[in-house]
Amino acid sequence: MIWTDERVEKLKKLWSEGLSASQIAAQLGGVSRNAVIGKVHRLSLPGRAKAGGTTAAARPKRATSAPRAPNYAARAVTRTVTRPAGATVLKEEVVVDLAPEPDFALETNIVVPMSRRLELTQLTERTCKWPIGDPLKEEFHFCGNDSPESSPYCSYHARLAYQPSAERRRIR
DNA sequence: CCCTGATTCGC
DNA sequence: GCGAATCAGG
Repeated sequence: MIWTDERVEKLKKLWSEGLSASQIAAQLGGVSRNAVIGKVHRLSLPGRAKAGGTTAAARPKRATSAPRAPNYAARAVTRTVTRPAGATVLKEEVVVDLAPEPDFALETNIVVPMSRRLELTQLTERTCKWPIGDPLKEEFHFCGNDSPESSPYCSYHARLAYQPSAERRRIR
């Protein structure tokens, strides 16, 4: 692969924006992250603040937060409005509609994981590729959580993707 | 193990 | 000049 002026410019731009070498390599295409790093050196571009885990500088820190506390207020309101519908079946559906808000219980089996909000270029063989949001909008991202056994999805989204039959109803 | 950048050195 | 292999670190 040859470093055309165009590619070099893109490299400079992305590198200055703080993207990692692998991300830049993915975006340029046809080159490895090593190639990118090698080029960066040859160009004498400024390296990253601190070796190794420059991660902190380039990447906004995501909180390793515990599950959020349920928003009881919001849930209560919605219920009130819903009840008049009457049908037993409908009642269940509406409640679930509020999801993904854990159905009160910090100890439930049903846990909606917080997504890592990864960009397309950040996905690897072992990150969840479940898309979130409108692809045409800026906030579009992928779940990005760890996916077991190189599955395309994390355990949570794998369940949504490969629903057998019975579970399907409950969630909708 | 996954990722990151840094360096070396044969091509 | 290029980049895979390797090293070092989180």
